[in-house]
Amino acid sequence: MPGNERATHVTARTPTDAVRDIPEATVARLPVYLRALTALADGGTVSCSSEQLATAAGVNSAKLRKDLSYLGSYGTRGVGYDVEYLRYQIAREIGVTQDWPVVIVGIGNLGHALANFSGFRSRGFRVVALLDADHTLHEQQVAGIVVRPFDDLEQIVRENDVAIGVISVPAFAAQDVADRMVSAGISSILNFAPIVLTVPPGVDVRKVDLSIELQILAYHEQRKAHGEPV
Amino acid sequence: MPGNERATHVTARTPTDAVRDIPEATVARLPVYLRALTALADGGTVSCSSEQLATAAGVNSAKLRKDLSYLGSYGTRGVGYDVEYLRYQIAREIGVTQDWPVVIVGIGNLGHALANFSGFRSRGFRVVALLDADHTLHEQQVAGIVVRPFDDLEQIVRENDVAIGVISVPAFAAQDVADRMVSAGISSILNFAPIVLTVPPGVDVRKVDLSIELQILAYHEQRKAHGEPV
DNA sequence: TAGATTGTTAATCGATTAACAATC
DNA sequence: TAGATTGTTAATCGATTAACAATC
Repeated sequence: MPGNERATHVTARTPTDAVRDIPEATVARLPVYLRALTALADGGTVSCSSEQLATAAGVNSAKLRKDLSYLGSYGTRGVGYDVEYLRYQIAREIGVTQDWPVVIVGIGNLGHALANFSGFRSRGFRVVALLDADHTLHEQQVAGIVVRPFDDLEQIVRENDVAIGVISVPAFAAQDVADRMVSAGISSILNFAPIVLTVPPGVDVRKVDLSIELQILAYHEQRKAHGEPV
Repeated sequence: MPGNERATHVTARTPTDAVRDIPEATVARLPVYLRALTALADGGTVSCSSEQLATAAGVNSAKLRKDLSYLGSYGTRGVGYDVEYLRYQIAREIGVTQDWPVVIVGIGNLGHALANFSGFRSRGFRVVALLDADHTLHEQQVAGIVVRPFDDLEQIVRENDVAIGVISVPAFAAQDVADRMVSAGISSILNFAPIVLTVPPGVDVRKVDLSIELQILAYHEQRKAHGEPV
């Protein structure tokens, strides 16, 4: 973002900490590779070259090999990569081989869509609760899950060991929700509200902002109309 | 985020083309500045320093001033920026002072949420049509707009001069929708389907991918659990 | 062995940041 | 004039890419 210019990750490490440091740009592409490998595996492909995988992921092969080199040497020179083996190694590196309980706060149109989103479950993310401050929504079922009061947040985080929260409330309410999430123990937030959230160090925020994406497209579209198109 | 590692913009320019070239990372932040300026203006602030604006936008002031310098000199040394004037200059640069007709294809849960999204209208984006291949949805109204058959795409694009399309169909249908959009004359696509789209040169695609955002958060969350948190 | 393809190096490119001269 | 703050420079940092030695 760019793209990622999206989130700040200030994570100090002790000198003895042996965890490899993977560049942020690479981290953002690993899920893309994972998806491409899953598609290849589903299509019956057992082995692939960096060129094949790069094409499927929409990047060039030099970048792909450089990215994979941060994880280790999981390929075979002259041969390529075992699809299933590489898929597992990337999944393990990202952390999606484990279960990630998630809460969604704000069950409006977007919250509905998120709750019904099938990509959650298939990637190790499990929606443990849907919360909304509007009591007229409580007891209603969305995607098979009962909507509960926002005030249940702390209890739910504690009981389910929730680390990731999704914010889909209106902009004016988002900072309050973030504050409550952080004090409840959540340390990763996916924010759909069009506002800059302030969080303490150690808490990661990523934002998804429809309006910004459209404006970036508009900027380039405007240029096409004036300058010479490609 | 990153960045904005998200979209590729291959736009060749002739040497005589006087259009300033703004770095992609800067383009991605202009909408954030625009929003911050609108918030300041709404709060009654008439003038602000780069430090103030940077804080509101969640960046540091050096970056902000560098970004603004690509647009021109719209501040006053020793004084700061006129909020309304700078707001207008950025809006003009992005292109949101003009009207952008948009079509949304795929009126499921997400399409519903997008159609109802208030940030569209307020930023110069006007939803001219909601399309879906499922005929049981046709004639239904969503956000006050009647859902029409996907086959009406070409006619709608032609009649409304649509340049921007939003794809919120399932992954398996997304490439077909993109192909139809491109051949109908759309040259900017915002894609919510979890798939890598292939488009001809000159067409911009930006993707919004919930599953990838969550996986990036999971990666960092996993690290916090092992290494030393900040 | 010959052909293929990885993993790594080094060059290039673009983005960020601090510092400060320009100037209100 | 003195203080404040922009716009720009230059250094640094991180990401991308091409090329190729390593090696299957």
